[in-house]
Amino acid sequence: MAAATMKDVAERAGVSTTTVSHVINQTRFVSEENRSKVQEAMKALGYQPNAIAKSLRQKSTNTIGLMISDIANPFFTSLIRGVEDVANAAGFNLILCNTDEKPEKEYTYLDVLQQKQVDGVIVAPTGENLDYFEALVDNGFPMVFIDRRLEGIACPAVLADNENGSYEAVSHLIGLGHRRIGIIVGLLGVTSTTERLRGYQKALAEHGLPFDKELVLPGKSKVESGREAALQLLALKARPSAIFATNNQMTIGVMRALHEQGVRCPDDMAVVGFDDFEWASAFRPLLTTVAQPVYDMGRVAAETLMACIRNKGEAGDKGGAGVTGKADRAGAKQVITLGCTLVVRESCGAGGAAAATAESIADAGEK
Amino acid sequence: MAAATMKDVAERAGVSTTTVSHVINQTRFVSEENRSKVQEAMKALGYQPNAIAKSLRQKSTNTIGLMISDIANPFFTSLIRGVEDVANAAGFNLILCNTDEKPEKEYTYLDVLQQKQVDGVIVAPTGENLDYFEALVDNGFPMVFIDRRLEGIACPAVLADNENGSYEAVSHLIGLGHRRIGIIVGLLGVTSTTERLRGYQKALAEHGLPFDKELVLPGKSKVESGREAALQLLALKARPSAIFATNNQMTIGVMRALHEQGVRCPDDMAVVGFDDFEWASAFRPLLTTVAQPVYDMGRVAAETLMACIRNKGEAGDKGGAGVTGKADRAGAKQVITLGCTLVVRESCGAGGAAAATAESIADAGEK
DNA sequence: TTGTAGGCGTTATCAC
DNA sequence: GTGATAACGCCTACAA
Repeated sequence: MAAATMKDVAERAGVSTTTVSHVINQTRFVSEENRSKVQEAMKALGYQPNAIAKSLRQKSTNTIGLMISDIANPFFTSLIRGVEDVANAAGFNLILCNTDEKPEKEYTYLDVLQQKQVDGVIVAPTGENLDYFEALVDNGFPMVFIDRRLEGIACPAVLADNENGSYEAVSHLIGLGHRRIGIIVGLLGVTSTTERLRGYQKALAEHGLPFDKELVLPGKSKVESGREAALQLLALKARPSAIFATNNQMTIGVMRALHEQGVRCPDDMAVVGFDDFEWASAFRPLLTTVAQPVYDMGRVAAETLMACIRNKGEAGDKGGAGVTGKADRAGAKQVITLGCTLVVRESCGAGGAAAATAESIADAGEK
Repeated sequence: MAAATMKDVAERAGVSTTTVSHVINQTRFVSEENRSKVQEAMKALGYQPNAIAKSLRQKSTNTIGLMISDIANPFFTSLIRGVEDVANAAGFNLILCNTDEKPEKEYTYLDVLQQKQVDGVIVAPTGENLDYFEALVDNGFPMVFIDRRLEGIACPAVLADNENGSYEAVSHLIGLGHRRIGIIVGLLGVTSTTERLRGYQKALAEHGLPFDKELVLPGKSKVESGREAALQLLALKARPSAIFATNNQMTIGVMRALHEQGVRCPDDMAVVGFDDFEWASAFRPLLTTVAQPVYDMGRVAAETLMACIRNKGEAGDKGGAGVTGKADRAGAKQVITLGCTLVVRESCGAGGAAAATAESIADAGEK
């Protein structure tokens, strides 16, 4: 009992497949009589339209790809949720891809997604495969970067305001009297890492504090690397009085290290983390964090992508709109930055109540 | 510059599309000369096979659907990762669907996935839509339940050993001297909830403790409902000395409630949670939890589904294997249960070192 | 108001 | 060893 096709429905209803198609898509008038006959036939046969055949014909799949490093990182979950909610509302589905920060996996997935004819892609790029991305953009393939971007690629990007978030966090620590602040940075070569480090430097400079290389430790954005980096900071002769961990995983690593070494937080060591979580407000020490607007980042990225896809469709209909094409590409350079929020809790010690929130969802801004 | 097709490649290489197809799929011998001509042409044109056309012809998309309640729940992230790793290794992609525990969303997604001709589906069912699921199974559509199952539907299910995990947790508390143990249960009507409650009752019964309805609070598997339930338990005249929260979100809610009420854990109240997390070992109180083998659950579910899909393909080839069909359906009743691990930390007080781990990944067992 | 027929890009069946 | 050619299930001119 192979699945019923439009032909089956047409036969049973005594009309042509054309009519059936028009009933389904409401794309031209069909007499009341025929329409109900078709609907009955569909019900009787349990007819489900074949989206694959439709896609082949229409050259659009109503499916988008989402490429992130690792879904197991809680940072991405709300983000994905934001993407999915918007996509779903627009009738699109999501194909999920984990790159694990590996350029080869990224490359392969890009290939697969192309072959599966997805209508567009949202990517947190690894930093490599520049040529591939460039080629896609040049071909007018709808794509949006998220969380990070690739320098020199004219493609919309939805980012957190990493520099400012970092700046606020460090300024907060300085305001509490900290003078030696260790920072554990994430994967090198990725824009978010660079920006967070820049915010740290800016805060120091603005308050006339020296930049000490000894206090900047490289992490790999993983729990264990955060732990190791924290241990190194603790081993310093001139130990810092505060640690700024620039992602959630590394923050966990830092807390483990403190725990192992019997260093109390905030009494002996202040800590600020990047990324906020539900548990941060339920367990001790209550963590001060830079909260990224993750859900919104996903939402906005998806909305942007939907817009790109729609534009492309229209451009295609209108035929040789070469100028429109260029305009699109110019507009595509947009970088949308969403503000972070410093959530002050007790892990830095001092007055946890005076919430120095820096709530400021920045408007979309061209760069 | 529309994407190059096989026809373009064939023309450029001076061969037929048949030959091109065979070169790509290595499905019959092609002379060295022609093969290299084809490969050159493909490279020159940047040819990417169109998977949609292929799918239409072959009636298989190498895509599976994954329907869970909410990707933003950290419980699911490792699970998804397990599914994706296996699927990807087998050349399959994943379409992600959030049902939010809403039967209507579940229904709609099932429709969409059918239409997109996915080769199979992994579902954490809401508990409704029984008829739909039954029809799918009867049609031989490859499907695997995960986390929960639907009674009476002959479909493989990959579950955690909820009852035993719960039993171990409660026994542990009893062993520490607790006599009144509150339990906050999750969504009603879902098998995992029932099983966890059963484990609680079993532990009480085995130790000769009374079952007091007052101590069983309904939660809705969300943070806030966990908080409210905990507040109710705290307000009881005969306050329990321990709380067992039967999922991760509700555990967070419980900790918040304790915090608000100034109740210290473990000193004034012992807590055990279901689901383990990285942060559970880094923040205070270090939480005692029942760890589910989430990654493995995803992995095994995906492997099971891949097997179903393969079987179906073979059955189809062999033609009218009516008997095989029945055998498959009988085998499909398999329930695979993976053991949970009690991770003892300090949140119950007492000797945190004596790790009463109940590590026991149960073998696949027919039910 | 409805129907006919061609084609989307592949693969599978023949035949040479 | 290789190539025509007919599907796969749907949409959409074009025709009536």
